Amino acid sequence: MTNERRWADTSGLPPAPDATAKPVTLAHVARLAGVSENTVSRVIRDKGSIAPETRQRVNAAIEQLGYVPNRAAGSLASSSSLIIGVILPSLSNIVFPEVLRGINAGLSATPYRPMIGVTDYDLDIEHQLIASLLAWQPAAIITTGFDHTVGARRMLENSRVRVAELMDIDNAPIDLAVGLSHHEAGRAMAHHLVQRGYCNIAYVGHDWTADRRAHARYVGLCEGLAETGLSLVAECRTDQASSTLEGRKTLSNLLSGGVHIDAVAFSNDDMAVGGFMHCLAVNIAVPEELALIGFNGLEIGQVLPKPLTTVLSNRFAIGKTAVELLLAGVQRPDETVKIDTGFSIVEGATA
Amino acid sequence: MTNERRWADTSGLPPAPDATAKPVTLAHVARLAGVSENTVSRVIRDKGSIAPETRQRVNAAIEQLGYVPNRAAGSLASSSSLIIGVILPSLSNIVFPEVLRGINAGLSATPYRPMIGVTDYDLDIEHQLIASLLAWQPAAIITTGFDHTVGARRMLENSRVRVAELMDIDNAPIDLAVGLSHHEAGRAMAHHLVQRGYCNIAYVGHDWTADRRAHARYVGLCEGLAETGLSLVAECRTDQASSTLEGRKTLSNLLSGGVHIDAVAFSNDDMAVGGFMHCLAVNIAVPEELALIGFNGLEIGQVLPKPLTTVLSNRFAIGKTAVELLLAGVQRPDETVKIDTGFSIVEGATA
DNA sequence: CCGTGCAATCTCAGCGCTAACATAGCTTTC
DNA sequence: GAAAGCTATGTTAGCGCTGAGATTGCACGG
Repeated sequence: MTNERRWADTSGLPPAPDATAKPVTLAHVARLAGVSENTVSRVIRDKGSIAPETRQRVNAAIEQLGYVPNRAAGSLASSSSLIIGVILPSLSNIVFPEVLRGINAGLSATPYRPMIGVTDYDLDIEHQLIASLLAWQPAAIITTGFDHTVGARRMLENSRVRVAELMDIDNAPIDLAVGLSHHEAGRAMAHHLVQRGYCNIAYVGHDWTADRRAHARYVGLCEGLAETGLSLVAECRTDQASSTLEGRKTLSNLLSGGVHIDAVAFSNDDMAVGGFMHCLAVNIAVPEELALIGFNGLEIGQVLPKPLTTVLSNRFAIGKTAVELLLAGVQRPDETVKIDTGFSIVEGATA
Repeated sequence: MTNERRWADTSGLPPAPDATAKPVTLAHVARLAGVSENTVSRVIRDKGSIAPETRQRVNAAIEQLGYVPNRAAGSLASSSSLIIGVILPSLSNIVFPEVLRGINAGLSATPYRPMIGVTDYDLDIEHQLIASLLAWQPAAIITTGFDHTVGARRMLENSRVRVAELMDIDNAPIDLAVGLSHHEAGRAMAHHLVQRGYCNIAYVGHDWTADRRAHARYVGLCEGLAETGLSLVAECRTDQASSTLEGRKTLSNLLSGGVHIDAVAFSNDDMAVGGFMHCLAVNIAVPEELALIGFNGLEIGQVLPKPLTTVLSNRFAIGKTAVELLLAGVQRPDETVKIDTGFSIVEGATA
């Protein structure tokens, strides 16, 4: 059963002859094909058994009339829609457009469409968005992380739509989680630095209240260091969201502390790139005087005069995998599933 | 009439007590409030006149039951939905997520939700997406540019949904265009370079067949130079999509031509950043030996050791403005409208 | 004191589709 | 060869909401 067959594209190129006049409905197609509406519906949805000859006649009629099914009617009748609700924390950070790109890629050969909402990292907004998306009776809701308001969690649990929680797999999902262990990623950063011979390691971070995953990496980092008998020699955290500017300022802050530091682990690449710029500005040799490691594997880090050493998170794969698994089963399975899309150290030139 | 009132949020925080049992419908609310369904509907949509006392009673019932309207039913009955179809050429290029961010910002206080599709710069895919989005009877369709297949254009014209064509205003829109004159932007680049004293100006570009706006800027650039009695001394264009890598390669190509060049105008910032990297690699002093100018004003350009001189396109504003204008009038106005969101030269350190 | 106009509400017929069941004509099975 | 089990189709009753057109009651002018 190929995608081509499953999602037979009924809205093909021959366009509706005149959409103003009277929208073409199933009834028109049925009349022209000489069958009942229901049969047309079954042909379109590829459901039940249909005589090849009938199918062909119906498809011809669809084509001839340029019929485009009314999704609202379909949704109402079946109390479920071909909508995938997608809730993202932000669109400013390139990470989430990439997840969205993955989601879109997974959806593009299907009749499902993503309907999106952006929370700005606010759980109350997420709650409202969930309510508002649920009003469309979507096939699935995709959101990020495991933090939700009590009400939001209940709405998701009670509704029988499928739910994917992306980015993270360090907790118990409602239905499906796709992402990576940020705790493990943090540990890996520690081990990478230690292996490279750095032992005066510091941390530069951004606001954790919104970004729980950054915190998980921090914890993993500390744990990884502890495993080799080390611990952070210094750390500095801004209470702002991450950005190159904050990274630059926060590193500057950290270094003014006077502690001897030979490597800095950043909460993410934006911060690390900012840190790199600070080094450039005050003439600190990277990595000879100070090594830097980021997290995410953004393009921007790889475009620096020295490519940033970082940890690649597979954002595109997270989105795509989530969609594929969600569409594989319409029913929510009995047990929750976690999918690890992994991460990998990008050996740049800064650590 | 504030937004608060207009889009009275009926899906507030008190969540549906138990979404599994039996979804709460208008009828339930109506019974509890002791009015007809239609009155509840009118309260929710703030339509027609309602006695203050009734309104209050209905709102209380809505709250008590945690009623969330079924959008599919509403769409079917009114043959129009609270969906805004958004068609973007790409999500890889940060430019379009920023437009989407603007769209989302304009929509966030309304009950409208964006439903998205990505064309990968393919007009046939755009055509299919338009058909597929039109199946939802959206309130509006937002797409980019003026290039559409004949069929797509007809579908948009015939449907009475509002249509916004973003990014460009150099052509006649179907309904509404929001963007900037890429032709003028190209001219401005020329004048900027000339004013700075450069007179051996070359062009480095990417594929025009998908990106018509890059071509418009090129034409404007040439025209701008002509106005000062100059013309391009060299040019080099890749047949690939724009990227830092292509920018780097193409500049290298250009310079191997042997022509004396003192400034290069790039088709966009991605290409320009790549060019900058080439200069760094082969030790060309920027801007002393070679000046560089890009287009878009991306963050990445501003993070370079020397901030890139470029032309800022107001992507966020384009998206936000488009949505605001679309929602201002549900009916398509008699005459088409073009909104110029303008551009501005970012005086970096590279030209 | 009756007609007129308006505010506030109700009634009712769908919107276009799908689920569930019914049916008709076959082919098996024993 | 009758019961049972297909396959291919038709019939019917909504899904939950909104639009259009009643209908009611009340304030007001003449």
